[in-house]
Amino acid sequence: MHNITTKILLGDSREILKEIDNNSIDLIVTSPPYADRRKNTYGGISTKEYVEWFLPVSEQLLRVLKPTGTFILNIKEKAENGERNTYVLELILALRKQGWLWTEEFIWHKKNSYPGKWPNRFRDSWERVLQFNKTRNFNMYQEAVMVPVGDWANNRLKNLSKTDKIRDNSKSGSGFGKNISNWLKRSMVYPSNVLQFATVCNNQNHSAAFPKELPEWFIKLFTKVNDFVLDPFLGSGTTSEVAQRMGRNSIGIDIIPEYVEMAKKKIAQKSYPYLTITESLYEKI
Amino acid sequence: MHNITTKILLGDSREILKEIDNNSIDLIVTSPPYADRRKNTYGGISTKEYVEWFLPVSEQLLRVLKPTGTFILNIKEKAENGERNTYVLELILALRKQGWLWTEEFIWHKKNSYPGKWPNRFRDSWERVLQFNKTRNFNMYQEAVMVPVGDWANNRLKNLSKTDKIRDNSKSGSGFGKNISNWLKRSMVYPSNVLQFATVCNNQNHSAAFPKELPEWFIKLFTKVNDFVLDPFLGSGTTSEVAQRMGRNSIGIDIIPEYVEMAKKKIAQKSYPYLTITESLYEKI
DNA sequence: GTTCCGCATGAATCGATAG
DNA sequence: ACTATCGATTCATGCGGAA
Repeated sequence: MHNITTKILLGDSREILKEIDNNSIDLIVTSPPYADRRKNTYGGISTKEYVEWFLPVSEQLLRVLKPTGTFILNIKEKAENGERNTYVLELILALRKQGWLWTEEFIWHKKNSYPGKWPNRFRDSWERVLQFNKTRNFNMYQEAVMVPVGDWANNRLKNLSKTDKIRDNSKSGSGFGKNISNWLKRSMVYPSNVLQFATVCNNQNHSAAFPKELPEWFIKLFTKVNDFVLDPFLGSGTTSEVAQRMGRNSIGIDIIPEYVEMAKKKIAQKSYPYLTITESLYEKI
Repeated sequence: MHNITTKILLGDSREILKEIDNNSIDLIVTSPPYADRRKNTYGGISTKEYVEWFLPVSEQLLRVLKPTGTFILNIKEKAENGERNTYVLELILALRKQGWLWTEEFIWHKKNSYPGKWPNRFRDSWERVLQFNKTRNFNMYQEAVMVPVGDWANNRLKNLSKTDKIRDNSKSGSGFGKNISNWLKRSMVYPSNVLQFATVCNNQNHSAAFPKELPEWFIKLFTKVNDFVLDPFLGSGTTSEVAQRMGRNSIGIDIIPEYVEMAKKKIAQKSYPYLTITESLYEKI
């Protein structure tokens, strides 16, 4: 039986984060209000002031994160007057200057994204999921997110050519050799950096920034049971709910009282801890 | 019978491009040598000097492109010493400063990339396909890349409810509404900005940058028959080959004699022009 | 119980028109 | 000329009630 805590705090992250100890968090996973979005609730930070607004928060995040920890940031720029805004690019550059390592950019491909087509553009059906780290020696539990081998194996591995069966160093000089036949015996393979989750379509509940699968995937990948997860822009509480269910300690912060109430209700309902099907599957491996 | 030309030129794009007329190209689609890649062939431009190296080329591209034309740039930063390099982000900002509009970022999802991983990252299975324009009034032939509607339509549209027949505004106050009955006769719908093309097999002795489907898709979307396509980093000649097959005039430039020879052979083999199945379908619309 | 089917909903953007 | 408001456009998903 795990003994975890799930804290939900009301207030401005720039202040509340100061109460958290140095080097105490294993994973930060969050989706802050995007520039000029969520005007009704968060007031809508303009693209011009966005980086300036975000840096004091990320400064605290850098302090509270363990050297082995990871910061996952889900964000997207908007298109306006025919152009994509560059504030997210500028944010990445500013975060590096602040001391973060920009380790990876995952793509969240939203299969059921908002409809809409315009004379000069199609639907924007993806978002950036940026990974930042404090050091190069961060914890990563890759086995935890392995996926069943799919069509790739069925089609590709049926007929292995001679060159496929020996170690086949690519001629193009990538230096990455593959030994295809090793994959034959496996039923699970590692995923790539393109993630396909559906967006949340809440008919009754309040809308959430990201689907449960998103924090779940990163919590699996970057933490173990009893680790500490932080979401400084909790919203309706998805991260806290998932962390609790997965037996991780967590702290969630939001500035909107209604959201904090909603999040508290969510975590109170659950008889923690129990693990998801995929999680328990992993534990058996 | 179309009467198109397909030019393959040997030399440095920074020089050769000067021979092309102002405002004469409808589409530039290219995959330049990535920083520190293809060292054996292109000499490997370092990440530090990449932007500086690229800007004289893009200055010429800006000159030769028609005001209604589009510049498609397939590029991806590499991971270096555990970090993603920021030179592509800096290039986007520099191109805007040069006068380009950053219109869109498509994601090329390489679904069939080999499984593989490193201790601290997974397989990188996507690339950026950046769209730049000279003006906001560029040509876009969206019907040319429509895709079949999803299965849901069969069930969904069988019986229309009362709200389906009228405009139904979203409750969230976003102003977003829908009128389902508009979709009744729809068999084809518009795609999103996430593209899924297979990767090319590198079993030839050159580093093929992108599969035929990539230039084909953008040539369909941004040009008509008899328009002018340009690839200033032609490589093995994929863009020229596809443009010729689709009845577009084209100019391809590369600095490597072997590549130019290879490209010339490719375009000589073809009895031009003939159109792809999808292309001829579009022409009937 | 299990499958089927109706239905509500969502981090949107552009062009035209009005102030 | 510049800003504000309004109308048009569009798909996939999960829930819950019906069959």
